[in-house]
Amino acid sequence: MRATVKDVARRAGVSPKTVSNVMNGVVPVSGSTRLKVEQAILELDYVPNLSARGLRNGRSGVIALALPDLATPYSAEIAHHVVEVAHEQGWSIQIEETGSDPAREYELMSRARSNLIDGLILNPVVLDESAVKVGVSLPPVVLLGEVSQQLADRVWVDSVAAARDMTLALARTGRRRIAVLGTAEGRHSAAAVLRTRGYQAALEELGIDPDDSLLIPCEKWTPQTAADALSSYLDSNPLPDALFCFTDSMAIGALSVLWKRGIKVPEEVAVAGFDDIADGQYAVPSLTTVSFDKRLVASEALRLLTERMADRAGGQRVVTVDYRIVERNSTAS
Amino acid sequence: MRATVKDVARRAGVSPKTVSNVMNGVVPVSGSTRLKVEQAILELDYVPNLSARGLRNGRSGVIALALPDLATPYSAEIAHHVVEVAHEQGWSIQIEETGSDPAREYELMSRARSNLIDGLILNPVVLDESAVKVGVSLPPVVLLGEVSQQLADRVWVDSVAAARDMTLALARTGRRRIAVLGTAEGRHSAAAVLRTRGYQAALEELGIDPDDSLLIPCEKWTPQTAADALSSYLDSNPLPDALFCFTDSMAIGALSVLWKRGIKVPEEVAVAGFDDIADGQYAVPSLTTVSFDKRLVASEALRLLTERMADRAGGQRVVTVDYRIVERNSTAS
DNA sequence: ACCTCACATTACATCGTTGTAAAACGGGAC
DNA sequence: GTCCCGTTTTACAACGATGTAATGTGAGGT
Repeated sequence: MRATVKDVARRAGVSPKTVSNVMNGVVPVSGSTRLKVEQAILELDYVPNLSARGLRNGRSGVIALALPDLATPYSAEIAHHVVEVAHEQGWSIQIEETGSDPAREYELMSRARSNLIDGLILNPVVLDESAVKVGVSLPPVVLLGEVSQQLADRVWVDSVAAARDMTLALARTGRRRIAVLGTAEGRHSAAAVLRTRGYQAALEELGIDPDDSLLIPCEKWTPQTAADALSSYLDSNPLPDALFCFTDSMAIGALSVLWKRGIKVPEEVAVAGFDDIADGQYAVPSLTTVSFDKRLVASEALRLLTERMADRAGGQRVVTVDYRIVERNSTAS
Repeated sequence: MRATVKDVARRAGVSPKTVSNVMNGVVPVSGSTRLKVEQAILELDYVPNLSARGLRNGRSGVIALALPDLATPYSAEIAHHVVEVAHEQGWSIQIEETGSDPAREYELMSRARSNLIDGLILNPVVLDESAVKVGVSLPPVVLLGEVSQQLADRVWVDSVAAARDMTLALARTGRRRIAVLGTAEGRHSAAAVLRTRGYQAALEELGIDPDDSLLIPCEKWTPQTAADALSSYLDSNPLPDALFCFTDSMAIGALSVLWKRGIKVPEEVAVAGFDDIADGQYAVPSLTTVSFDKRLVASEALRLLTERMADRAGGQRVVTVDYRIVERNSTAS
């Protein structure tokens, strides 16, 4: 049987509350008593019961992190940083996967209300369905990434500007027929819409006529789906001279297809991505991408969340994280 | 204020325990009462408080998953499957990162004892230090991967056999000077030791004289460290005709270095990995590897853990997961 | 009508911790 | 020696859900 405050108290010859005071350190405890208690804690190998503490305090010290799919390098890197930053601050992270399913995104909200969780960091994929539900009486929530509405605190990168800059960077290397991979046909993915918008804005600035046949749709943003989409695209379309993939994962799938077809990157076609996942550096050729500080995303998300939990509310706050274009071999001229 | 059983009970005109009975479904409840209660639950938007339930039941429904580093594709894939399988069975997963630090591995054990966690799935990196601590009075633990001692339930792949098979497969494509990347110089990493052993066994079978200059050490198993290790190796050693990397991540780093040096894979040197991470498929060239069912690893780990939590104990159990060599372009002859 | 028995429901206590308010303690001033 | 005051410690209750044991309800048999 595990030791409780009571056991420790008995052994130290004090009351349970005194033990609690020693543990929490808010109420002053005299040196001699503190020693006795600490001694007893060691002897009994006492570990406080967090369920009881959570019940009493109304806080569990656990934050949920909900991502579409942990196996995605981007999600994994975000999760890594969130876990690390949270741990530094004494929080635990409970991971949930939404599989991009709005229903699941909503379900998590209710779960968050079951008090095992003090707050939720959610990386939504679909815009409206999931967002609409963010109604009243929900726990503190911070959204990661692109979301259409202002429904909760949010940390994001300005996708429109980044996509525009990347398109301009590709043009600067002499490319004119710039295709994008990852546009959405359904109403999915706010990021797809925004990145497409940035791309189009750049074309306009450049005085390049937009050509819809250069928009390669791809609903799911995985290497596999990207490879498939690009592959069938190339079967019936001429090769563009640049390919801007809306995520690095897709770019990696694309590189694989191009290589299999013997199409040289960057000589015949330049390839760029978005997210700066670690693998992009080691891709063959190394991948040009939109980079931003993922650790900062994590720490800002956590900051917003803890501030809101502490009730220092204020309206919906938005943190915009800087990005920069990192040019590597895949777009060399 | 959130509704409690009491509120629901009052509204439904029954006692709190009846509400509890409706929720849990073990004690029979008459149809009419059940309806009244369910109605009240909906009206009040009642969500049970898991801290309280956890305190009362002694179980939280949360399992901790401790991995060296979530940002590693291998860890991320494992985490993905564990989260998914666990969710199907109604468990939540709390993620912890050990950073390969034995102290942290131990710390997690204590944390697991704080009752917010019913069990722990731990992927240890260091063998003895962390393992020794798995003493008495600890929560149910399942270890993932190679561990030297038999201290807890365990799910693993037979690294020795797999490394041997991979080495033989490389030899079958005509390679003779087969180097391995990832051997350990310190006492770290059981996997390094075992995989090296399998490699050496194969050489012996093949009648190839072992050549220690073909053992390329690399303490941390990341693309970056692998790239660095291989790079400096090539500066002062002749090119082997095959390179067996102890993880796919390292292989990806290696491919990048070889490409940058203009060394052709697989023509000049074959490259193989271990783990079959998703990115290996899209590597350029696609990566030959040791593949195994990670979802099975996850589900078996969870099975062992839940069985042990249910006290169907028995001695230390070991589940060995099958593997197979997947030959892709990086080792074509 | 009465008793039994099975089943549905209830009151109460409990899980371990901590806030509140009151009690005990010790030291200094008179 | 007494009184007062600030500090440390204590008893008690409460957080919300649920197991236990006891109570209440009805149907069926005699």
